[in-house]
Amino acid sequence: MLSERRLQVLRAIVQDYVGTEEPVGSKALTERHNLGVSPATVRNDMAALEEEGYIAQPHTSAGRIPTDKGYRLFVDKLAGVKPMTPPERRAIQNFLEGAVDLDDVVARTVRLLAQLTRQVAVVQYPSLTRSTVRHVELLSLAPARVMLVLITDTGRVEQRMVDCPAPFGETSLADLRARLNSRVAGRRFTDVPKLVEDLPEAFEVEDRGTVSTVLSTLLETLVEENEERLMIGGTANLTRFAHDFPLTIRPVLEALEEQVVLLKLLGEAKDPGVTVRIGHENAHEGLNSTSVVSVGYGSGGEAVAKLGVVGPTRMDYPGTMGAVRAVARYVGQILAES
Amino acid sequence: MLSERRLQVLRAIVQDYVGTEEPVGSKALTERHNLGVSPATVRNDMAALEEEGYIAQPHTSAGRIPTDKGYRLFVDKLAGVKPMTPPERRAIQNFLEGAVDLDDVVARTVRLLAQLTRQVAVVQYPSLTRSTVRHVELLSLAPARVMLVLITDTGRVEQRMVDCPAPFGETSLADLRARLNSRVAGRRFTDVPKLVEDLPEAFEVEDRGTVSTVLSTLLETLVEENEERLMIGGTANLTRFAHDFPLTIRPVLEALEEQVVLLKLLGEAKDPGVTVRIGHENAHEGLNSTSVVSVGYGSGGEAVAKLGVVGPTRMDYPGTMGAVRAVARYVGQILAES
DNA sequence: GTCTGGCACTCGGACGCGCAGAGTGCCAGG
DNA sequence: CCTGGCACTCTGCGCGTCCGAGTGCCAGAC
Repeated sequence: MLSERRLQVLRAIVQDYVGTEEPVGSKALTERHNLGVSPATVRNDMAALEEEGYIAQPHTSAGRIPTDKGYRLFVDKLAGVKPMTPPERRAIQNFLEGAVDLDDVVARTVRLLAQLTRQVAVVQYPSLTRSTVRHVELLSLAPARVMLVLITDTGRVEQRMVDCPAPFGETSLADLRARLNSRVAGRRFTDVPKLVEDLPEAFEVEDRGTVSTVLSTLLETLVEENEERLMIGGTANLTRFAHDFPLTIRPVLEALEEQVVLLKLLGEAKDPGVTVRIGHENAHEGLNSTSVVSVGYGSGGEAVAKLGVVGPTRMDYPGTMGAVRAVARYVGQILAES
Repeated sequence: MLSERRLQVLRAIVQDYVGTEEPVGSKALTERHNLGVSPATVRNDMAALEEEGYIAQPHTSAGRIPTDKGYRLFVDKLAGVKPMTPPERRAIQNFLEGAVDLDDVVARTVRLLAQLTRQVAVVQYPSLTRSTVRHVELLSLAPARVMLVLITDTGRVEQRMVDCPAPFGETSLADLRARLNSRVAGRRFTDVPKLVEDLPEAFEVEDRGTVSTVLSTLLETLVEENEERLMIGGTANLTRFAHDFPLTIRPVLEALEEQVVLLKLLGEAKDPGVTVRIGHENAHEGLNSTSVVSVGYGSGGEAVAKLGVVGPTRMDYPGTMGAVRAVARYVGQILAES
């Protein structure tokens, strides 16, 4: 459709605009990139690109800026992912290795991503759905009160209080604890419900009510905790481009506080690799002038959660994608080790 | 020192400036407040107030705005705390009562504070130092690997992995668990160290190394977790006054991301009641044009953590103080109930 | 003494104007 | 199909002007 040269022109426009943050004209283009043609020719190409909706002019007789569609083409066809340099990789690894627990891993990841990309970083806590159970512990706090503690293979701990319908003896409790663990330890969360459904039958009638209560609390925990948590950082980077988006920064900050919105945002990206959502491709209105670069990460080969950055549509896509991908890879390693 | 009327003039200036966000002149003052004197007289008073450093002019022949010193006097002497209205109180209570666990209480508190004050809200998680131990649990994950789980009276759960110097049997583990709990359950964190110091002596020689390791991990957890966590929200409110602070919003956002800074900020306020730190009274440079209103809250009579808001020095102090105080009170109630 | 009205003065912000520069679209010619 | 040239159109900037709000000060009134 578009000739090779026109694609090159588009690429040059995107690169220059990202660099200078100013609309770019035909003359500047021929000077900074050796396209081998004159400004007039480039003007014709630009007119064609504008016709197709890849670029636009803020006003007559100004340079052109890429549209969302232009960025999309750039990301899909014109630019690769810029890999991190070895020193950068080493720095990432070193920084993440200092983490002491899961919270710390997530916190460090956020800081790292924000620093590397100079944008707002978002990291989702490893999801429970795809995790496995390491251990379930039951503690008797009072005759009819049990505390349920769930420990996952990613190091996450969840606890719930259970009020039992009837007093529950220590021996029954120990019995339940043992049976429960032998069935679910090492298993995936999604498999737990059917693994425990017949468990009450193994107990005396008077204990069955309590056992059922404990089990349903456990199942609730699995579901509830899928309202997954996340951590964000680097919001100060928003001010870097606030000078021309003074009105836009507010809705972005608001969107970032709505965890639900962010989770949906990350969740939408089904691609196994790095996903980029540009401008209006983001469902949420406040994020219509931002792009989201996200990727899944996980302790094994499988993704257990997502992380990414939010920035202006005018961002360095290759570099950002490289940073996001690299960080995800190393976080995965760290999680696998611990 | 300052005559009664001059204080009234200062009060009027602060109120008007907070309302209009514009420097206030003598004429406007006499019109909006019935001071019973003419603008000329007010001008003399303003000159005196400026002489004393309570107000300043942005430039010659503009109205006056309060200085930090002026706000200080206003807060200390001229304004009370504006109590919440009964409907507001009910709304606060209802909103907080829906919380399902500690994280949720803190999250809701942040949202609530941000909404009520229309400013940035900061809530510190209940501190462990003043909490008591509800239960300590030990789980054997491998022959020489133990998981330590600590449960506090505020519902917080901390876990640590312990690598033992020697294999540790289930019976020894149960023994340690029982002894440990009988000594520390219900006790304050600060008392734990001396309560367990002679515990290794009760065990066989070959287990003493492991017992010591477990205990020192427990003590570490107490100390480490005093690097307390906090949650912030309502940063979008910063943009409300960004139009005249476009350069100031960035350092504020940066400061808000530095949890250490915030913790120090909250920690400095020793006053048992609501504490207000105005402008340059805040040690951190990025917060020199903001005020911090904070107060301790706790489940009993005693404060276990702090919460507060960060906003422009030009804020509604009585209203903000009232909201902060009310929220702290109700959070305390909620924590006491759970 | 203290307050008041009057008056001259000083700024900052808004408005209008003109200019320069960058960039465009189009056209005729290679 | 590319190129150089040309007329056109914007925006941004600098400058001068004007207006109004607000001040400080002073002489007179209570």
